[in-house]
Amino acid sequence: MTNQKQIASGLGISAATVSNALAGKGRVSKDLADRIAAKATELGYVPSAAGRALKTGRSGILGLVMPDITQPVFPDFAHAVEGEADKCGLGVLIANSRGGEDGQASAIKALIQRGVDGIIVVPHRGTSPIITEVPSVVVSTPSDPNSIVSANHRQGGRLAATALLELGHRHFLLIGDDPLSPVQMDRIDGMAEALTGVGTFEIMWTSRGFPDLVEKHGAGVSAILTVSDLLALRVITEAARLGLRCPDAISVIGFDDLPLAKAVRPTLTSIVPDTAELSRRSVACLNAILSQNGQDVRRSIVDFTIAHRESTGPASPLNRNPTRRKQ
Amino acid sequence: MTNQKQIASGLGISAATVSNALAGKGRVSKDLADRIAAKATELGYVPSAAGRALKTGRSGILGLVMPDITQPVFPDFAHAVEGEADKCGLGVLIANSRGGEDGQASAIKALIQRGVDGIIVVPHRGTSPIITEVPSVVVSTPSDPNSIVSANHRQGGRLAATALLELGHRHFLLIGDDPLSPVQMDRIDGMAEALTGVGTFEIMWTSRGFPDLVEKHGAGVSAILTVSDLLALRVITEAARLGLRCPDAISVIGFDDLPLAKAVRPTLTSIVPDTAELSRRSVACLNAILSQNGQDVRRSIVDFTIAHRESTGPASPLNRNPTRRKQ
DNA sequence: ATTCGCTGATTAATCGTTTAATCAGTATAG
DNA sequence: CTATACTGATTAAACGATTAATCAGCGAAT
Repeated sequence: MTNQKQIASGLGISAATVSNALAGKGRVSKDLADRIAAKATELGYVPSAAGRALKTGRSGILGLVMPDITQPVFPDFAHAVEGEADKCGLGVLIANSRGGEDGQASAIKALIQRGVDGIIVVPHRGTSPIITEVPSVVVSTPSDPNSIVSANHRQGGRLAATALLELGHRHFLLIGDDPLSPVQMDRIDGMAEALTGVGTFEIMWTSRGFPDLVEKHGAGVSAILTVSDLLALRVITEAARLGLRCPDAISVIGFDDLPLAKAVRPTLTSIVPDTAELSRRSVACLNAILSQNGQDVRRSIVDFTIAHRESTGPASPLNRNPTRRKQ
Repeated sequence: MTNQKQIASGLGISAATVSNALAGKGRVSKDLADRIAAKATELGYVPSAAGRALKTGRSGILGLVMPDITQPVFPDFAHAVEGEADKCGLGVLIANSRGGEDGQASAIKALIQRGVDGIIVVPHRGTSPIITEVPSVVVSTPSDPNSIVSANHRQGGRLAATALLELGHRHFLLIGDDPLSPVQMDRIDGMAEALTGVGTFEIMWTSRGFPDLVEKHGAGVSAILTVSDLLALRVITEAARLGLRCPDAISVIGFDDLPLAKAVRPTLTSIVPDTAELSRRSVACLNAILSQNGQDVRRSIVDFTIAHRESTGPASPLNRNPTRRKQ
């Protein structure tokens, strides 16, 4: 590996001048700077990250802690974070907080030991880690007071509900996997909030068994809101099996806009997270803390949008007669 | 940040002894070593990665280059690599080779500039990058001569085909998205290889339009092999729409065993990649090159397995009469 | 009694970069 | 003609850890 000293001796100058020329700092004549640059490329010079980090105290690397990169959405977020970091000249070191809270803590510790300049952490299941060693940005839900950048799950839930209300639906089934998940709970809450007083609804959790779709449909349910695309997929295909046509008999809406939403027939209407924006703000926030005073770290909340597809349609006239009706 | 010198002065000893004690090298009395360890934890000492890297020439970090972490399978691989690397005390720096071959090259360059000790690269679309600056392991298909660790896509294709042959099917439809993808081509080739002489089959690519399932079924096709779970999902749901019951009328098999395979009804039989083994060998191989002589870098090929689920079933007696029959 | 061997510690150099301080010229102004 | 300002470069210290070389002390062997 070639270093600055070798470039310097090759040109009969001092190493400091090489450093200054390459960094564009200090005072170096245009002519010499050009010759240094030429020599550097000639020798295939690659600056030593370690040497620079040691002197400057900055590694140019930020850590990303996530519960499980395997789960949907997380890969997209990781990808987007990497892209944003790259724009800022930063690298991304990934760490999985395998198995709960202590795994999360050790993942954070490992990143700090590796010398990251800051950490972006998507906390595990309702935990809210506080990192003192390096600047950090917590990406969670608005209900977490420590969360700096939040995905507005409640708003996403409201969005799903209002979309179906506008299609004329009045009797709903809300399905989640696990009531212990804060994210799912927020989404369900948002749905319920938008529906209250305008339509009737029931909340069910698959952890206590899968709903009888035929029975629910018979009872007047014309739309099903789920907390995830995977769950929506299950509903759609289960319904098809039972002879309930989607969206004719029932409308179904998912969450997260996974690739499967476009692959399934009917294609799945889904609530889509703005991972690009989430990552942008996370990195920007961390970068602001790192590069300058970094006092203006305001919390921000990112809304979901909706992708209308085939799985949602207008309510049939039969179902339009609600128990209670919005004026 | 506390450093070794501070620990040393706090105990009235030299910094070298602190380094030796903490590393367990050199000669340090048991008693003093304990006191040093105590002082280190007391002061919350975290060794400087930069300082160590500068002296040793090793960062303890390896780079992972992938075409698109958003695509299925890649996140699992990244996750598994991170886990394996962690076991070896290594960190993982991710880099996306956005947009083709030059993006890949610049991603590799960026990793090298960050001082990674080695690189694991999943090459972009049929490319086969050669990295000279640091040790590297290429994870690709067996058909790539540069590939060190390979996923046996042909074998996976054969596995899918034989599974359906064993269920009595003889007339097949093979569906891919894109004939330009080496991975998809390998999978299709494997299927065709296992089917040749034993059953009849037709290969179709959705880039030239989606097949008419009713027509194919009418022509005797009882089983459909796809190159991905997303495609299989499309087939299953399209079939359901057209009144073709799965697996009664047609059996469908997917590839990659995505989460959706368990969510869809009927659940999807899928060819599952052994990402754990792939990552294990990749990291082990790189680690071998790094830690020792590293001469025994043998190429290795990892087989797929199959997850039998509801989307595949025995061929109906009607379809058991083949054009050509084995034996 | 001198040497040898061993233990337990220290000294000092080194890794590659950055940067404040310094310095030799040269041009400009008073 | 000298004080001043500025340019373009050099010197040297520093970052924090590692490690080969060295050294002091002590018990045992020659």
